[in-house]
Amino acid sequence: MPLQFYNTLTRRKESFAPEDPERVRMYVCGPTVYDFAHIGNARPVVVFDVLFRLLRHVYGQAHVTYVRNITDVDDKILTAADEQQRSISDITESTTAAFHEDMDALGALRPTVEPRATGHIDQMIAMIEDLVEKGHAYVAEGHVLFSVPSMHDYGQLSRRSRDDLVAGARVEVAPYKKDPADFVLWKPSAEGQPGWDSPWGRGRPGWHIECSAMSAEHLGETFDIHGGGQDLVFPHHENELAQSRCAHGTERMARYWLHNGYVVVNGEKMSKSLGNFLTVRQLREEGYDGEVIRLALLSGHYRQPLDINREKLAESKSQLDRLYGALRPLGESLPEPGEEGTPEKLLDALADDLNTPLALSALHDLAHDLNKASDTEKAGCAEALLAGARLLGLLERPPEEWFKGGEDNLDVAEIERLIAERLAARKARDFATADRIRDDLLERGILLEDGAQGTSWRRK
RNA sequence: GGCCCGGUGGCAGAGUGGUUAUGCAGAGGACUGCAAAUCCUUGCACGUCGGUUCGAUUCCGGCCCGGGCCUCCA
Repeated sequence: MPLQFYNTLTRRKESFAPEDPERVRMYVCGPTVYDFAHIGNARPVVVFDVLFRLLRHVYGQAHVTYVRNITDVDDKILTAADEQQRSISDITESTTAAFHEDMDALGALRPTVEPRATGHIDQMIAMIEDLVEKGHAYVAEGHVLFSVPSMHDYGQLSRRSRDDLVAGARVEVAPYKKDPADFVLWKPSAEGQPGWDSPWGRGRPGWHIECSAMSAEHLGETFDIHGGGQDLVFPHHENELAQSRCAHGTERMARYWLHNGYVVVNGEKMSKSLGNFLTVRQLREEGYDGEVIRLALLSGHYRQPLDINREKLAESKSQLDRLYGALRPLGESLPEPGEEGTPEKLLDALADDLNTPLALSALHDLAHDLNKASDTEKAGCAEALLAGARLLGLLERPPEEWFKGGEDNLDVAEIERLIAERLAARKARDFATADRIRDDLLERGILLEDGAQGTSWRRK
């Protein structure tokens, strides 16, 4: 089954072929750990999680290496530490833990390798030395800068020439730059700032070099897929690519560059600086299940802008109710989906540039089939539904848990006692009492459903 | 100024040179003591003006509108 993805480098959809099908390699830019992840940050995590699952399905679990870094050295972390009067390690460690919790809640698999910037300072220094030796970087006032004019085809990815950059009004030219487009590889650290000894004095790395160093360390000089949010195309990925190619003397850094679109709020990009963001943590605390957030994030195509709001989350919740509802009648006898059972329609949708909305519609079709299926057909239908959902990272818990899980002031024994009471009333044809019990429960968030096998309940 | 995305029914959101997306919401029906869930039926679309074509929501061009990037960003 051929995979094809839209490649930012060529601005075309291209069929995907890994350099080595035994070892498919993907790098995705991870979080800078200074604050909770907002849903804009969560989008690439979920999108590339689906890609990871798809690649593992196609090439085999053992043949895909997914690297996603943790940026734990950055000036924003310094600022946060100052503001909150906390140590840097305290901030990076607690933020990393919170990130893991939140992304686990979204059903994202952990990457194969999750390298930290602070663990790769030596590799960064070595790479910078290499760039200086090769004439692609120079030292000035304790800084090391990448020389943009030293690279003839700089700007390939973002389609921006060095001249465009220099013409741009927002380029701030530090006095030590030889060329306005040059960017920092290493900068000096003041007393009290984190720093590492280097040939250029005590300092810390610039923003882009860490990804170049970590991807080379864990994936090699060239690899298959490099992913991230659209806002990383320039300058981050452009500069990463420049560093890596110049240091290694390669034609390509990654062969396929994939970028997800923004999460927007009322049509505007969600961002820290605009202050219009919702954190995953916040939504979870409001009672939105991580799976609901995940489905919402997959409800649009990954390259399109996606508006996430409470209406969309409510709709995602009802979609999940429907999907889990189709599985519910199978009770304990849910089949264990195998790799072969993955429905073709869903696989085709994902294979075509990760068309998750189309894949979700396939899921709904399967749920519909399951709802209509005879008892003998049910197992097969359920298996297909579960196998498809697994590829999207959905429907991974027992349906009863989906419907009955959650916290509130009613315990299960109490609910079941009231249901028994109502059953007795119904048997006595005392429908007034029966309906009163049902209404009372509904007011407390418990919805009763009378089926052929008796009454079942769920939390709304 | 340069570069780049979008505009689909009440809402969300795929897709296609001719024919059902899908989900939510709406209408009617089946089932039910009544509901809920489910099933059946059903209405409602492609910003605008041109061009190409037997035929354009789809391809091309202009225009209008919205958004993004141009060294904080996922």
